[in-house]
Amino acid sequence: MDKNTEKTNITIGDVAEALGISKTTVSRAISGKGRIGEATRQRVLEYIKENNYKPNPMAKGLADQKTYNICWAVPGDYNVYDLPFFQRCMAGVIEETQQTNYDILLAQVSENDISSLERIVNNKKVDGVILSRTLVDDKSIKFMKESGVSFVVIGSTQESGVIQIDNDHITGCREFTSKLVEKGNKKLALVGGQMNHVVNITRKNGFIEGLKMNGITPDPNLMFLDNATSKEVGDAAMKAVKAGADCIVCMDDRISYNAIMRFRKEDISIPGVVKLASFYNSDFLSNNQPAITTLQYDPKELGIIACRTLLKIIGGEQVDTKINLGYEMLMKGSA
Amino acid sequence: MDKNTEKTNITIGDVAEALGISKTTVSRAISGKGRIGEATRQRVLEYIKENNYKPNPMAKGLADQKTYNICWAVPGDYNVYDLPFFQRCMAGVIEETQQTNYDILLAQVSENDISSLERIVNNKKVDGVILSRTLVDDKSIKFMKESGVSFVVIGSTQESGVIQIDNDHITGCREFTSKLVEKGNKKLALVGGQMNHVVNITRKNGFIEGLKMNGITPDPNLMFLDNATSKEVGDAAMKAVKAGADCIVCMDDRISYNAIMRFRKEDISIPGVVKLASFYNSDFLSNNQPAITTLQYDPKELGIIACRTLLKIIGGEQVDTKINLGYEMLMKGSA
DNA sequence: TTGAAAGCGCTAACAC
DNA sequence: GTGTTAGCGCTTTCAA
Repeated sequence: MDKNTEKTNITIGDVAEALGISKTTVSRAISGKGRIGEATRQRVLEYIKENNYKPNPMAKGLADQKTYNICWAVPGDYNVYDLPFFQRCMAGVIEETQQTNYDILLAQVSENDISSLERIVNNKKVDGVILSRTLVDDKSIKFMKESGVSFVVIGSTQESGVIQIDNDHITGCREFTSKLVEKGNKKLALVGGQMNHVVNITRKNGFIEGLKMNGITPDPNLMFLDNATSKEVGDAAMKAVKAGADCIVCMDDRISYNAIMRFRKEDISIPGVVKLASFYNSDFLSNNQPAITTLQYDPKELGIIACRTLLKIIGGEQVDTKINLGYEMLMKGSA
Repeated sequence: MDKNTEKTNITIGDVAEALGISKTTVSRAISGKGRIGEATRQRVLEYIKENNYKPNPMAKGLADQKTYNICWAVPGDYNVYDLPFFQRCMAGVIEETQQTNYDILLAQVSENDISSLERIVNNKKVDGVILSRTLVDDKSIKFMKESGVSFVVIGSTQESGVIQIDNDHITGCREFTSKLVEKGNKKLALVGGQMNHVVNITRKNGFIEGLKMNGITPDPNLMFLDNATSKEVGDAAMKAVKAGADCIVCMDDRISYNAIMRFRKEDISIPGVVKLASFYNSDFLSNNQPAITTLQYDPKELGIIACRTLLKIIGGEQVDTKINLGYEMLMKGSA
């Protein structure tokens, strides 16, 4: 067929007509379902290849009652949404969907605005949802549970019956803290972000457990939590130094970054004046001077596993409620 | 109706039956198209509100021959894809789609792998595409032109007939460079990223024009281009210093960051030993010490305008081929 | 092994 | 102003 007369949208009807067979047969050849003669099936497959047939997802979706889309819900909060962590997670989700028929629809959810998610789910644009983080008293989770649409969360939650993919933060933070104590740090301070994030609560608990394991009584005056802005983080880091901390544990990459920047400004040397370690680190800190001692997690893997798990659920498979991924301790120059 | 007996999927057919009218009438009440009695329309609207009717996008899409999705194509290259720039752009696109019926489907394109984009477009999952950056000899653009599917690009391209949303980099970089010269810098060096990015070529040209405007002959020995890794950038920055540059102009935030980190390592003070300015800056540099003098663009606005423009095209409106957005010069302590 | 026909939920001529 | 009907492209009984 001439390029210029080529139909842009050839349907199974066209294929059927051209081959003098029925639409049903064409459908069977394509889907592989139902019985069909090998010869016929080859003829169809060949024809659709040559004539560049592409299935119409709307029609298939309508017939199947499926969208072949999943939703990736990213945080919309100004101080979170462009963290490398979420980008890496997303890259994992993208990579995983590539192996399947599924594509990814984007939603943006903040603590108090989940309208974007609601719209996508209510409009039945997706077969399932991945929530990229969990909050305390999480509206997105509540909404998803009510919706009846399949979903998984990256992170942990108290809500019952929610499929969770998370790293083992409690164990990781406990052991990491313990290790820092073993290395001779006596007064460990903790500087953290917003406590409405479940992960931050877990990290705090892991930190406390790590201290106790080593016979150290956690000192509330050395724990600076719930810091939202970079100024708050910087101030908290300064207070920790003034309180005599010999090592500051930062809850994540943003906290570390803000603390480091503030110390630079105030001419406080790491690890000279105070040591510094992080409960998570991203590339943009990895070529810091000195290198940051960190407890490392693989965000991309989270995305991959979350996506794979969600697709299993959609496919009707049974999955574990809680999937735990590992971590790695990287001891560098900073602590 | 009792909560527990509530149908999860009520259709216009159900509504029609319940109200003793035809599906057409229900459709008209919902869409607002066609003539319909005010009383009837109110009845329908009220009923669907109470019974929580949600349209099925597959069915509507099939009938309309539309998907009500657009594709946001993000870079897949390891050293680019988590730059804050693209996140901010994406936030703009999300914000803009919120006002419409459209949702966003994700694709990831690298210089040599556009399979994700191809799949989404070939499978007709979207009505249009936004390419988030442009390359020299861009496969995505070529593919999109051939596909016949509507698309816009963020950035500029030589390809004919492509709708481009971009900042006026050439003017911006020229004036910014000129300003740096006026401030007394005599030997300006340029350190840049990969030259297969159109924007980097433009910035280089703007830099050169800015020098010429001030009677300075551009010195090839002070231009360090095509640096891919952070090490290459760092090395380039060091060479610039050794070559006697008094001010280093970095092509973007990643370059600036890498250069700053390297200087810190080598104990080269900014602006003491060498000054530093950036052709783009993101938040993660904004609380650097000293603050970075920069030519600023608004990525979110790019996303918003790109999305709005694409939707106009999809809606059959005529739009300008080239849409230019502005910039801002922020003179800070670093240069 | 293959086909006819109904149906997924919605839209849009075309009647009345 | 409202209803009838056909149709969007695909899947899936049910027959043959």
